[in-house]
Amino acid sequence: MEISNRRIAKTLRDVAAAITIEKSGNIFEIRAYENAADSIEHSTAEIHDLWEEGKLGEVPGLGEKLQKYLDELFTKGKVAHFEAIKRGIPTIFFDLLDIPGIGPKTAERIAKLGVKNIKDLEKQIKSGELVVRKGFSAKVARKIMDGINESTAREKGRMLLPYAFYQVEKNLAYLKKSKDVLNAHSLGSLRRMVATVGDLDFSVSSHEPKKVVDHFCKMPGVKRIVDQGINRTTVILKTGIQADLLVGHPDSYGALLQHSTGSKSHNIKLRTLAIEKGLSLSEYGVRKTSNKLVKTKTEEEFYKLLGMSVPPPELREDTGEIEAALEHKLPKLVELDDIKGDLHLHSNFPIEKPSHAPGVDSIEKIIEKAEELDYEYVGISDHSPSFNLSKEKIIATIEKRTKFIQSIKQSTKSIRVLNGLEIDILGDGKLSVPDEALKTLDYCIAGIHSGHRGSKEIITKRLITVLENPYVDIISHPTNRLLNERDSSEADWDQIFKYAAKNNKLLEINAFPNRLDLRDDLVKVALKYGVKFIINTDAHEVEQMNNMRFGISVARRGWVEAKDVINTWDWTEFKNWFKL
DNA sequence: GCCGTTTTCGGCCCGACTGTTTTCAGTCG
Repeated sequence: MEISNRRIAKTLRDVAAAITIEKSGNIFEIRAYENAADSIEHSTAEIHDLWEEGKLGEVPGLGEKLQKYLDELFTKGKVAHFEAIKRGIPTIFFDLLDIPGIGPKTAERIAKLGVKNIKDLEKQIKSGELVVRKGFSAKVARKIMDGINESTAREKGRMLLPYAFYQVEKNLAYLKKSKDVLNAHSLGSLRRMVATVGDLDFSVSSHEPKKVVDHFCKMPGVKRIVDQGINRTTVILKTGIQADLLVGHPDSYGALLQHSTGSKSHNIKLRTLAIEKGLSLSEYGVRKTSNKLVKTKTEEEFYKLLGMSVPPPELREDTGEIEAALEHKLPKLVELDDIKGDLHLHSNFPIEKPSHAPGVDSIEKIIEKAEELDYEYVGISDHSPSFNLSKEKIIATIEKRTKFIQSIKQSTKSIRVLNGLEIDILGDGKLSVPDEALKTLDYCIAGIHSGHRGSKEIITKRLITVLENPYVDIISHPTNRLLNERDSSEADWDQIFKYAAKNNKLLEINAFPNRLDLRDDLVKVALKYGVKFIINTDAHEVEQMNNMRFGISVARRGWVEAKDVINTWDWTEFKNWFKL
């Protein structure tokens, strides 16, 4: 039985809450459940997949016992130990925990008042019954009502990273309009470039924190102020998104940047490490045993006090970056400036019965955009004709296109133009285009566009079979996930990575906003096998070629260096790889 | 319940805001 990470985390949080009100366990046992829930919720890998592969032990916070419980959860659908703890507690208690502002204690109190469900609770607050007849504080009731409204808005899921970027740019521009704002940043998961973003986090450096907080609260688009302190505030935007602001003194701004960037697990590990060195870390700086606070203007100063290099934000997930930073052995991650070309681009070239939607812009316009981006090479990879077209027609269509691109190649001097196609991988792992046509291409991208929900064995077989085709150079968006819409296909990734590395096949890191696929966690695994990557935008209009930065961020989160990414290579090396 | 170049036992990150608590509990990031 397959269960989402979110669902598993909720299950563990419910247990933690149940232990809390029953006073049977100690605070640290409760915290262990919560830590495990955090860890699972923030994992980019599916916990169910890791369990299948026997890798549960790699998840921080999952010890011997919790691993055993999850094993029971996945095989039987429930855990006897959990059921025993939760026995006798009404369902409403667990539903209430999902409302922001309500924890175990408040939930217990409300449950004891005989409230049946959330709808009933809303009714009782609106009618005043909860406050007047049951002696509940009016302010708390108001807070709960706000929480209920926001928890329904939150159901929609997390924002895609690029969308969050545009939101945040507007907010930062607004913040910087104030003369009291010396500097402003967006931090949290956005700075770590996680594929989806929950809340928006801002930090400001200022001598006038109170004024900055007031300024932020008056920002257009703020629907409600959740709380407002001297140097921090939390608001809800009209879009339902929560935005947090922390204001720090310029002298300790480095500590604030570090603190708000997280991740939580990175910070906890760092603070535990600091304790061993007799130091205590916070957003204000580094406190020594003498109780003297050392303020840090920059993140470099902050990490230096711990004897570490500064881990790039994308790595701060407590997955080995702290150890590497202590040994000053951090990778030199790939950067946007390293990119010299884009090979997955869809034009409006007319193809008879294309298998999927074509692009909107001409090949000429794509080349123009590639020049503007200062690329050395650019590849056009339209969708192939539908497989139900006759073999002759498919060959004829592709030959016609090849001839057209040849003529463009000859008239274009400023940049190398490559002739490619993105071809569907059929159910049996064969391609929808015959070899006679494939050999006229400079390169071939193969991608699964149907039957994503096939079994692990079938998907693996399809991918391995297509990799055996000598004409195939690249697998596009390998897991086929669509963020907030469709989970990754299941496959034996270790087997696929091993094969790709051995046979010089490239795996694509697709930069399209709702794909970001190959996923960061699998990129890291593939890298260990020596797989080479290509980062492509899959643009269907030229403006989308600007999404390259989001593909870069996936690679960086996967610890990838420029040498591992083919389209950072200069033309000579690049051409040799593709045997052009 | 987790975790380990000083530990397999004895620790477990740090700080802020709200409410009605006159010194702190509950919740959150």
